[in-house]
Amino acid sequence: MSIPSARETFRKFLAQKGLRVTSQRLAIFDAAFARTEHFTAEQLLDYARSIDDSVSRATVYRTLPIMTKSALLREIDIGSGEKFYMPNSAPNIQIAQVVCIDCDRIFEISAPFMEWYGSTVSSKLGLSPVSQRLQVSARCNTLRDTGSCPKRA
Amino acid sequence: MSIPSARETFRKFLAQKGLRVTSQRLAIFDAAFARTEHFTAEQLLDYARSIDDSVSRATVYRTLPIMTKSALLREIDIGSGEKFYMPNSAPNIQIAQVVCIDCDRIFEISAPFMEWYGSTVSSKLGLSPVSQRLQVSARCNTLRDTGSCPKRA
DNA sequence: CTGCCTGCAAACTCTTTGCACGAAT
DNA sequence: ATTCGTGCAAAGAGTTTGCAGGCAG
Repeated sequence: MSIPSARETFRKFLAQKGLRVTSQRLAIFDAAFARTEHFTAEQLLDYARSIDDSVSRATVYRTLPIMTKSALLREIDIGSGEKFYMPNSAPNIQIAQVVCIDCDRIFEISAPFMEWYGSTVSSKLGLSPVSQRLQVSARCNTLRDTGSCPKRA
Repeated sequence: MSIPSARETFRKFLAQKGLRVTSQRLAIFDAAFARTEHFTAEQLLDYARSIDDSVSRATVYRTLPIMTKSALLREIDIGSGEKFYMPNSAPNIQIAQVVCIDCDRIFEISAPFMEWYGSTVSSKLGLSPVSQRLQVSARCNTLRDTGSCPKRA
């Protein structure tokens, strides 16, 4: 979960798939794993360039699917046009996303019941669940009551 | 729930909002409500043009938000770039989407517990849920076992 | 050396928007 | 008569891709 060992996971994943370990891929990886908040592809490009300024937008977009498929990154689509990403420290946990309409923040919260739900729903259709996500849009109670949002920066 | 009464709902909604009843809006409405499967904006344009060939893409895109806000249409975003729509026969029911990775179909299934889940998850963050969706990606059991998908056309 | 990876820029997809005309109220 | 709604085409945002050269294995 520390950066070195996750990076090692990434190297192994690349080797295993017959993919090459390049300085750009490593820079993108390091940039992503230095983040604690959600980020977009464009932001990741900025971060990665501050490590290795030869990184291009195309390579970021080509590397993102590699990282999401290896479960190193979690992809979050809140239907706003652009996708968000997040280092995946615990790949097996079921997580729900709560998007605050007031401050546009994305909160993630463990939702262990979701797995059962997905299985139940799928089996009624003769399907086996691969992944599931619960996405909630919500408003800030504090903002409603006091007129200001404590979560807002 | 038959087409005439839903259409009446649409007329009333337009009148109520001070929006004009135009032949294009009615054509788009009729086209949408003649469908039993999910459709995209582009498909809706085709359908609507077969009723009134003066309908433009722009008007479809301008009418869709009107219909989704009036709860006549349900919008479904499975993160595939384009959004899907569906006539909303029972606006108050909580529905989960199950997307089959094998045949790309979208199944919808009643998920009455979802509302409680959304509330539970939100309240932990001091938020009030506005809407929630549960989306499951799944694979077809029959395809896995027999090599062909019965749901596929 | 081989061929996967790269940056660049153009292309692509879906959706939104500015404009002047036309139709609903 | 107003003014909202329309079609057209261009613009926009985010992402993908073709190409020629570069670097990992």
